[in-house]
Amino acid sequence: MPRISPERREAKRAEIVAAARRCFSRDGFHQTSMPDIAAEAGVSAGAPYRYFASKEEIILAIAEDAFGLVFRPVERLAAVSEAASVAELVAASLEALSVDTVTDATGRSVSVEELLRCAVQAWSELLRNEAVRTPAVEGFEVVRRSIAAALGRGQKAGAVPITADPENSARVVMGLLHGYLLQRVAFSLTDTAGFSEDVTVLLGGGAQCEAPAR
Amino acid sequence: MPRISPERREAKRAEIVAAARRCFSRDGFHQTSMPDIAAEAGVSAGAPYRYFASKEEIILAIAEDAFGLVFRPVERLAAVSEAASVAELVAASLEALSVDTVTDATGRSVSVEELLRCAVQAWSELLRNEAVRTPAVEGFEVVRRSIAAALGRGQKAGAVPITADPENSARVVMGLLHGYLLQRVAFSLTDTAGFSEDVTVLLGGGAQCEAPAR
Amino acid sequence: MPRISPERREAKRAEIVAAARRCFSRDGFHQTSMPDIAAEAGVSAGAPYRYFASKEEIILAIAEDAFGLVFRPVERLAAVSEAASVAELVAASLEALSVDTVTDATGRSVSVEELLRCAVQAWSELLRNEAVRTPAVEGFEVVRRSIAAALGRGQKAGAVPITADPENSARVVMGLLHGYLLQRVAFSLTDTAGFSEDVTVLLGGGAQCEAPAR
Amino acid sequence: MPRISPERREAKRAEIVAAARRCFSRDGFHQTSMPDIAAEAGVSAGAPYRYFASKEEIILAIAEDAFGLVFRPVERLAAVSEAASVAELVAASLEALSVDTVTDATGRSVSVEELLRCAVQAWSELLRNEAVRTPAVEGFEVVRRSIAAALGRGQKAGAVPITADPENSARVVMGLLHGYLLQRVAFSLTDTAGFSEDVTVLLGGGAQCEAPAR
DNA sequence: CATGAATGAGCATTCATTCAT
DNA sequence: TATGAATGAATGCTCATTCAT
Repeated sequence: MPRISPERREAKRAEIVAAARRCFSRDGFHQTSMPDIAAEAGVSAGAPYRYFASKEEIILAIAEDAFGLVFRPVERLAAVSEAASVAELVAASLEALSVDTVTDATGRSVSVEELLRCAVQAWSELLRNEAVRTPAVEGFEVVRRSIAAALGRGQKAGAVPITADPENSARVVMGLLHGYLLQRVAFSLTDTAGFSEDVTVLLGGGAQCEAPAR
Repeated sequence: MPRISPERREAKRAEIVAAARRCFSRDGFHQTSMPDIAAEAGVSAGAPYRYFASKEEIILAIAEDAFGLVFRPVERLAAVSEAASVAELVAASLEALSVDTVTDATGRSVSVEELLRCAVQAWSELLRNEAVRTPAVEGFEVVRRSIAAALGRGQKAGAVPITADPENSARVVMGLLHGYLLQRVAFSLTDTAGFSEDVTVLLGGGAQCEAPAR
Repeated sequence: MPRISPERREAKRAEIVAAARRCFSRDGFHQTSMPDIAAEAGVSAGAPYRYFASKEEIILAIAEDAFGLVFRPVERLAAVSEAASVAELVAASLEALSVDTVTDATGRSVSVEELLRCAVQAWSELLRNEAVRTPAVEGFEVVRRSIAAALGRGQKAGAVPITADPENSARVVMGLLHGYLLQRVAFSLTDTAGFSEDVTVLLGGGAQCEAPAR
Repeated sequence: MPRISPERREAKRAEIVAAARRCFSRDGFHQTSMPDIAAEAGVSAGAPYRYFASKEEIILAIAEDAFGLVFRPVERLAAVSEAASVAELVAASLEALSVDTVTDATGRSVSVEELLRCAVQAWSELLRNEAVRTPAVEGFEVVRRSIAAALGRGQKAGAVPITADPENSARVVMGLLHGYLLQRVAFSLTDTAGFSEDVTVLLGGGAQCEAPAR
C-alpha cells in the first residue's frame, strides 16, 4: 500500500477516534486497552500507533473534542448575544447540547451522549495530567471571558443585575452548565427541558424585576 | 476473639483510607497501585486486604466519603430550613464546603481539598462501576428530594417563585453545587465567596422581587 | 529486463549498507530497526527488502565487511612477506588499520572507525549466529594459515625464533591484532603508534637476538 | 511469605543471575527475553523484578562479573609480581583463566566458558551503553596501571626491556589477553597451553636472550 | 519497481492478589 | 495476626516483514 490519500488517512484516524470514544464511553479511559480500541476499530493492534504516538494522545484528542463540545456553543452564543440575560445564555447553551449527535470538524457524526461521558472522565484526567489540563483550562478561560463580556453588555442593557460581577457570574453560568452535564450523564437527569425552564424561572425572574426597582 | 482491639482495627483501617485518599487525590484511582497505598500508609503490601477485599472496595469507601461530603450538608440544610430561598440554600451549601478540613465518623480530620478531588474522580467511576453508582445515585436522590421538599415549603412561604417546579429546581441547586466543585478543583476557582455572592445576586433577587407582585 | 540499471541498483544497495553501518555503529545491531536503516538511507521502509531478504542478511553483509577489513590486510602482508619477524607482521597489520577510511569493492569510501565498531559487535553475533560464524571462522582460518606460513618462512630465514610453533604464533599475532582493535574502539586506546612500537620492542627483541644467526 | 533471610534472598538472586548467564551465553543479551530468564530460573515472570529493576540491570551485573573475571586475576598478579617479565605476566594471566569454573563472591561455582561468552557480548554492549561502559573502562584502567607498575618494576630488575614504555606495554599485555579470550570463545582456540607457550617464546625469549646474547 | 500502510507476534514491565511463614 | 515474596495475567508499545497500490 503506497501513500494513502490525506482523505483516507483522515478517515481512518477518525475511525480510530470513534472506536476509542465508544470504548472510553463504555469502559472508561483506564479500563480500555489499546488492543480494545484496535479491535473496536477493526484494525490490528499496531495500527493506532500510526496515527497516535501513545494512548495518552488518544485520550487527549478525545478530551479536547469533549471540552470543545461543551465550550464551543457557549462561546459562540456569548459572542453573538447583544443583551442576553443570564437565563437566556444558560438556556441557549443547554439547548445547544439537547441533540443526539453533532458533526465534527471533518463532517462526521458524533454521539453527544458518548462525548459527554468522555467529558466527565476528562475532568478526572485533567486533575493530574498536564497535557489534558492545559488546553482544558485555557479553553475554559476563553469561554469564561466571553461570557463575562456578554454579561457586561447585558448589564448596560439592563438584562443583567447591575450588582452582579460579570467575572463571577460567568463562573455561575459555567457552573450551571457543568452541573447539568454531570446530572445528565451520571445522575439520571432526563427532563433536560424542565431543568432549563427552571433555570429560566429562577434566574430570569430575578434579572427582569430588578431593573425597575433600581 | 480478635487479637487486636476493635479500636486499633478501626484506627488502622482509617489510616489506610487516609493513605488511599492522599494517593488517589494526587495520582488518581487508576494510577495508584495497592502497593502505593500500603507504602503511603506505612503498612505491608498485604495489610490493606485485611480491611478491604479489593482495591475496588477502597475506591468505593472513598467515593462514598466524597459523595457524603457533598451531599450531607445540603441535605441537612434542606431538612432544617423553614422557608429557604434557592439562593439561601445554595449559599449555605457552598458555605459548608468552605473549610479546609472536616471530621469523619470516627472523629478524624479529613482534607476537603483531597476529598473533592476524589469526588470528581468518583463521577468518572460511577459511569461504569455499578458498586459506585448505586449508592451515589441513591444519595443524590435523597438530597434532591430533600431540596425539593424545602423548596416546596419555600414556595408556600413566598421565598421561592411559585412558577418553579421544586423537582427541577432541586436539580438546579445541585447543578450549581456540582459546577462550583468542579471549578474549584479543576478550573482554578479561587474566589469561592465571589461565586456564592453572585449566585445570591442572580437567584436571590428573583425570589425576593416576586413576593410583592403576588 | 531490470527497470533500473545494474549500476544504479548497486549504488542503492551500497547506500543502504552505508546507512546500516552508520546505524549499527551508533546504536548496535539490535537497537537498530529496519525502519531506522531505511530512514537513514532516505528510502522507504520496504526498499531494503529488495536488496536483502532480512535484517540478518544486512548484519551478515556488514559483518563480512568488518571481518574483511581486519583480515584482508594481514593476509596480504603474510602472503607477500619474505622473511617477516612476528613484530614486523603485527606492526604492518596495525599500520594498515591506521587510516580513517578504506575503499570498498565498489570504490566507495568507508569509515574505519564505524566498521571496527561493527566488527566488535560481529564478534558477539558470531557466537550464536551460524550464518555469521561460518564465514568469520573460515576467514580467520585462512588468515591464520597464511600467517603461519609466513612465520615458517621467517623461521627458515632466522627472523622468527626456531622454538616457536608457527600455528600457535599465528594465533598470537591475531590475538595482538584483535586485542588492539578492542582497545581502540572500546578502551580508549589513542596512542596507536605507541602500542605498535611496544609490540615491536617486546617481540622484536626476540627476533633481533636471532639476527646474529643470519 | 514473610521477609526471607538475607541468605535466601541472596541465593535466589544468584539463581536468577545464573539463569540469565546461561541464557545470555546461549542466546545473547538481546535474543534473551525476561520470560526466558524467569523460565530458566524456574520462577514466575515477575520474580526477577524483585531483584533487578530492569533487564539492563541484569545485563550490567553479568557484564561486571565478566569483566571482573578477566581483570581481577591480572590485577592480582601484577600487584604481587616482583620482577615479572611481560611473558610471565601474560602466561600467568592466561593460566588463571585455564579453569572450567571459578567461585563467585558468594561461593557459588560459575562456568568460565559461559562468562567469557558474556564478556564478548559485553564488549558490544559497552560501545553504546554508558552504564556498562563506565565500570568497564574504569576496571580496565585500574588493571592497566597495575600492569604498568609491575612492568616498571620489571625494568629495574632487568626482566623487561628498558626501551619499552610501561604504559604501552601494559596495553600490549591486555591486548594479548583479550585476543586470546576472543579466539577461545569465537575462533576455536583449543590449544590454550600452546598459545601461552608461544607467547612466552616470542616475548620471553626476546627479553631473556637480549641481555646475555649481546 | 517503489512505496509505506498494515499486520500481529513478541517484549519489558506492572500490579492486584495470594499465602507460606 | 502481619508480613512481603511470589505469582501470572495483562498492558502499552515495537518492529520485522508483507503486499496492495
